[in-house]
Amino acid sequence: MGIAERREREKAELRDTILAAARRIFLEEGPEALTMRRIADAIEYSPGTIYLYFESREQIALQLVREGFEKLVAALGPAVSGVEDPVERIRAIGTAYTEFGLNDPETYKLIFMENAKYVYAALSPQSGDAGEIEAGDRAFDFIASAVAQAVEAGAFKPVEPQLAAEAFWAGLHGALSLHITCPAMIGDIRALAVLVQDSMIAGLRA
Amino acid sequence: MGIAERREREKAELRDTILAAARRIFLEEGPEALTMRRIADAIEYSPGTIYLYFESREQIALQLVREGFEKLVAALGPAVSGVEDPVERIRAIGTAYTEFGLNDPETYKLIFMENAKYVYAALSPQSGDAGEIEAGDRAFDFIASAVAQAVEAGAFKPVEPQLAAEAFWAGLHGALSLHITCPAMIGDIRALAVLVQDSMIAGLRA
DNA sequence: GTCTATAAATCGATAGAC
DNA sequence: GTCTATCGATTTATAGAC
Repeated sequence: MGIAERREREKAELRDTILAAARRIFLEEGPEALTMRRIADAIEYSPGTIYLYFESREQIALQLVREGFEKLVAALGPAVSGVEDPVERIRAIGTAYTEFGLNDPETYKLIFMENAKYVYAALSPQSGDAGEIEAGDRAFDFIASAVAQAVEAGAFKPVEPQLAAEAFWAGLHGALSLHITCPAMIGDIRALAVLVQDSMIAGLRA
Repeated sequence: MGIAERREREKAELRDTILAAARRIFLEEGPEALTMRRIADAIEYSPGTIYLYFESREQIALQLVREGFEKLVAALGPAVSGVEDPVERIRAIGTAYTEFGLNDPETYKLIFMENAKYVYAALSPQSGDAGEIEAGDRAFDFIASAVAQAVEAGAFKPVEPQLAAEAFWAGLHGALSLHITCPAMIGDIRALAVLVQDSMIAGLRA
């Protein structure tokens, strides 16, 4: 039955080609540029053909969001491996998070700053298979578990770990997102991220 | 010469009517809903008429941004009046900032989270009369001067005041913007904002 | 599976009548 | 000063030929 499989493979290939083009268009030209016609031009197929592989433009955008969260998880994973001290883990995660946002600002924008448009639509009440949330939770767990360890080890005051993790995340996200939307507002973004994270760590020390 | 003045007044009135409708549409239905036709329907004039009062849709959006920054300044001003202790001033500003974002999330979104589209276009290199930046600077000066005072008074470590002010701002903005784009990601937004600000203050204490 | 052609809608902005 | 009418371009999505 090799023929059916080849066909499957070829079908998956065009799907991937579509996604690759969509990714490139979004990252290079922004969210508004992501139109079916634009994608069709890029892959040299007709607009109608895309509808054989994706239900709608929304589904393509959603898939890009999923990929974005996976990229973030992939960037955070190596950062924590081998770092035992919980506070140093928090620092390592923070640095990796900031570098992810600086190295790939468009992906960062896609997953954390366009939510109202793409992600949130996918989180409609009944949608049970919101894959991007799962990866989002995994990313958040990196920081949440490190904070929990810091509290348990007595390195941090007895704060609520979930809330403290949100606070770290908010601080780093604030610095990154201000830098991304309007670089002129911020001086040295890396110095800012370091100060945010170091002052918060110092403030939470036991 | 009362006739010319009445005409001026009437002309200004329709201009205000247009802006009011634009404001309502943007705040209630989001940035994409702000179209000339949509405004025209709301004020019961034809689309063409709007062009007698505004050069383009962009100019209308820009005016809304200016108003937004003015609202923020107006919300921060009363918060600091009468608070002498610099650290308490920082706290008061932070609380007022957070409450502004929670009470008027759409305005907050307009001025700090849609920058790429509206504000930043107005900040083109040569544009000298970018009125919204001036109000933006005034808002930032509230926190920047309070931090500078805290450093001078010896309440804070000798950090760079500009950078530390950016850090406070980033922390609060991060909490607010995550809450606004995706409330599900955040538990208790007020508790989060308080923890962000208190832990940063604690970390910067001399 | 892919294309052409098109429907049906919406947009910003303008021309010209009144 | 306002309107009607429209240009010209855009969009998502679909129908039907091949």
